[in-house]
Amino acid sequence: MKNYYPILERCPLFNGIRMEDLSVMLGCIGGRVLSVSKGQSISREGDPATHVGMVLSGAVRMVREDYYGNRSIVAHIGPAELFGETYACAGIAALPISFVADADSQVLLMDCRRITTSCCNACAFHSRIIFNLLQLVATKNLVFDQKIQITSKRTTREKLMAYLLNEAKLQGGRSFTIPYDRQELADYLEVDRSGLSAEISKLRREGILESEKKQFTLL
Amino acid sequence: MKNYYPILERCPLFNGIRMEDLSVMLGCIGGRVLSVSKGQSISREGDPATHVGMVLSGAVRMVREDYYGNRSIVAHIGPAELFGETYACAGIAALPISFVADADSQVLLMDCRRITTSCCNACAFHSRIIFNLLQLVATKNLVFDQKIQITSKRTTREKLMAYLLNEAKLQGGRSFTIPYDRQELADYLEVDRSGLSAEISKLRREGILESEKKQFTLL
DNA sequence: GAATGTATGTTGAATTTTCAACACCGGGAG
DNA sequence: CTCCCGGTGTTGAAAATTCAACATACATTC
Repeated sequence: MKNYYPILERCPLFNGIRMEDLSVMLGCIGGRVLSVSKGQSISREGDPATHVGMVLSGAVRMVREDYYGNRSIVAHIGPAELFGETYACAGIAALPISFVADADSQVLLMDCRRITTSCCNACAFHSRIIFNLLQLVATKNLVFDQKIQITSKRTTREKLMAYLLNEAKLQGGRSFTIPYDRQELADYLEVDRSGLSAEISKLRREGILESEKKQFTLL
Repeated sequence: MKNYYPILERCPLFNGIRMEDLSVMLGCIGGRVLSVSKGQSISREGDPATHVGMVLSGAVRMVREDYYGNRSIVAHIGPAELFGETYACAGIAALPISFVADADSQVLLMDCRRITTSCCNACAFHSRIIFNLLQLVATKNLVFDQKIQITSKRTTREKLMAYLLNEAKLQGGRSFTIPYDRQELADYLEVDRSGLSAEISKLRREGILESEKKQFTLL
């Protein structure tokens, strides 16, 4: 177990937890390590959603199957990242997706109910874990909300401006750097890359902004 | 305080809490009632995001202001509904929006930190509240995720089909009823109403579905 | 320095969406 | 019954997006 500490330390779920408290705490919340080989599933659609998982080594993919049986990969979860926390915390009866090992992996499975219910000895770190979990789920919420806010605009120009104005606000100035290249920004805004490039050029010609690669200035 | 119990009882945050435990518990989590008159703000953009609010009477609106100072109403929060929980739980320094009374109102403000940190006497209902809060935030997450999943499709037809297939899956059958009229569905899918109507007709002509108002059957 | 690859910008045609306007239907009010 | 109204379907023109293809710039590699 000890050899996973460097990974556990990197996971925000354990922020503020001293490593020396980890083993006690893992017992407290029912943590157990599972080894899975590539292609094997950790949980399948329809399984009860009771566990929060964390990738210790390898990788896990989140797979969704639609009405007609078309499979698609929803997310790729790497070391120190959590999976299944939304479903477990939402208290839904059955998982709407599956988690499949993307490589030979080891994952830490924790019982969500035992995280949210204080243990009898009311350990200090326990309430910290709850706080961290809540913070993680709420932060994801903010990220989603922001994306919806932006992509619900109807035109490329509106989406782009909503994104840039928000970025300006966040970074506190008219000049700022975005973390995406053109293709990634197009993917985020759910628009066509070439159309996006064209729109940026147009805004530049109209004197609304200046830009150079990932650097933007609103005028 | 007692006269608010019927409202409190309706809020999912207090699911599984006995009413007779409420007053102890509210003390435990630092609950206090605030009366605000119409137009007065409860929290302003930039304020620390430390409180979870609940509307006891009246209504509250969530207001966002963009870079250029354009104000827009993001959400309307009615009795027994929560507000600010996402921001407080995400642990962000400052609110990105404001909460303004939409009518003369009374709201219950609770200290988020005192919810997430177990009180010294480790009361049973306290852990239930945490569980409920986590569940609320996570559920909102699922709702957002589903909406993104659907609206990230590029065409009206794809969005519509993604929505209907998901609805079919959720309701467990090819026949189901949707909770939206045409305009509302268009708003949810972020498309034009008339275009949506046209697309539904087309799918019907192509023999892909049957529909009658809010009743749909996939073939 | 030439070859290669990647990121970005540009363009025009095909497709799709939006917008405005109107027709139709059924229910409720008077 | 008739009138009115909200919800829905239809249509055609205008606007915007997507798509494919190519141009350009720059960095890397050999």
